[in-house]
Amino acid sequence: MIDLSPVFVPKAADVLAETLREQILNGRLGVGSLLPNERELSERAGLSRTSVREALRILEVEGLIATRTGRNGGSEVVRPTSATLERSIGIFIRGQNIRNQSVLEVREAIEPQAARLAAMHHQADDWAALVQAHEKLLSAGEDIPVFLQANLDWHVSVVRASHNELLMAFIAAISSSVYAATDLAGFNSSQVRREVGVAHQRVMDAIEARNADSAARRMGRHVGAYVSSVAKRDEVKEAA
Amino acid sequence: MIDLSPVFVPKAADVLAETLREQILNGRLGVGSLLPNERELSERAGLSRTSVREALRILEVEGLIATRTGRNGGSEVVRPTSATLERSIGIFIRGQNIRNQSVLEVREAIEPQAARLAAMHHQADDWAALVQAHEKLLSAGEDIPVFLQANLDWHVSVVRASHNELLMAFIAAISSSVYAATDLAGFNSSQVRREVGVAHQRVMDAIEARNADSAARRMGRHVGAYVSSVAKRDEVKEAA
DNA sequence: CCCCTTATTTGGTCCAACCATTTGTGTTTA
DNA sequence: TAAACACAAATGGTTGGACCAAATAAGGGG
Repeated sequence: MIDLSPVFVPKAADVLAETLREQILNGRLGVGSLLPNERELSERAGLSRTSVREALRILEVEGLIATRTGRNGGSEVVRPTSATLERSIGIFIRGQNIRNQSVLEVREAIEPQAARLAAMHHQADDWAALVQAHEKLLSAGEDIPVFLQANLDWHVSVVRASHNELLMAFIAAISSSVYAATDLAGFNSSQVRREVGVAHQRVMDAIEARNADSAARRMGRHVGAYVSSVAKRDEVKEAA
Repeated sequence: MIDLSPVFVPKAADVLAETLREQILNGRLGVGSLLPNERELSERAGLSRTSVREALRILEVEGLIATRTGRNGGSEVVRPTSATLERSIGIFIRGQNIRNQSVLEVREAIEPQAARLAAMHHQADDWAALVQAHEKLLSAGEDIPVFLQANLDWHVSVVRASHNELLMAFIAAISSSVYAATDLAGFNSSQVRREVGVAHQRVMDAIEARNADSAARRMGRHVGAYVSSVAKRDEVKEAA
């Protein structure tokens, strides 16, 4: 008996999608270019319009094309955005029932590195965004939602200042999951909120001084403190 | 004039896909359950079979269902795997022309955290896998491909030992990109290969001793050394 | 010149038929 | 009786053609 693992039988749409995908990722079909309309694609590929449409739908889900109806409509090649990635990661997290603790551990890995890179690479406008988010957070007072939004903005600003698109996408993707699971009660104490402000200030000092190691260390402590406080609360909750 | 941003008009297939997706992620449709066949779905949803099929194709791309033909075939609910995520991340990296440096920076963020968690959570079988990969690497001799494979296995084993599924998926996703860009020439020197072995040993000692901080620090130095050596080589290459 | 109507182009949807694959089932045969 | 075979049934895969809906260009009237 010959060794033969179960063959994958690609469907017509899969093959066409693969062809188009490769040309898009190769740059043969640049961002902004219009694919031929469905009827022409159908003719050129020797497939029914139905199959062509399935292929286009695949590429659309993958974030490689965007389709508009109407005259001058059609399928335009677009750059996959972090929103697409966010979707996939969200589905993965929900589908695999990833524990919130695991998501926080990833955050604990990413944010210090982001702070390090921000210290190394931040530009004037990055710094301005950071300062703005910081001031909003400080002036939030008792308004918890505003505080939380400013907090999120600040963290995102740090990652953005790192100028690392992949880190940015990862944080964007998991921050919605993190936000969905954020226990607002944890920030009810003004003492806690003040501590957050102080920690942010320390991180910003290091970033401004372009001290990469210090920025990473301080951010690590800040995020770590949050994660362990969440872990502690969860333990209490489980015990109850 | 009222303020009205361009409305998103969902297509029939989008709506159906959304409905099914939500039921799958909610757990109403558990992993392993079979969806009704296409003709029945078509009837129940009041849509044509074409639209139903588009919806199913969307879910398939998202990794939520798997479809088989033939009698007793149909669409089965499956758990989204890291392979699906790997696909998305790969498309994102290629589509956005993410620099290799950025990918390495993400690795630099993730692996120390993985080592930390591995020190905290590793089990007997995790340790065995680590030891096996390590021994394979040490005995690779002059066989560079074997060395590289063992190296990759070792790093994956560390992440696996962290028992963090999201970290695992991220590493799996970016390691194929990293591997595709690995400059094999960098490992031609037996000196370099010996150093890698020593670094791995040091990380493993920390993991075995369940010293989380030390494991993270040592892994950080190991990955950091690699990243900066790559950066240096790229500089040279650019200057040339 | 501006606005309204109309025609055209393009994707969206539907239907009905048929093909391909897999598997259950019954029949034949060694 | 048991294995091999042939056929039937169920299910997704594919096709062609028709028509609907939306966007926009083109033309015509004020």
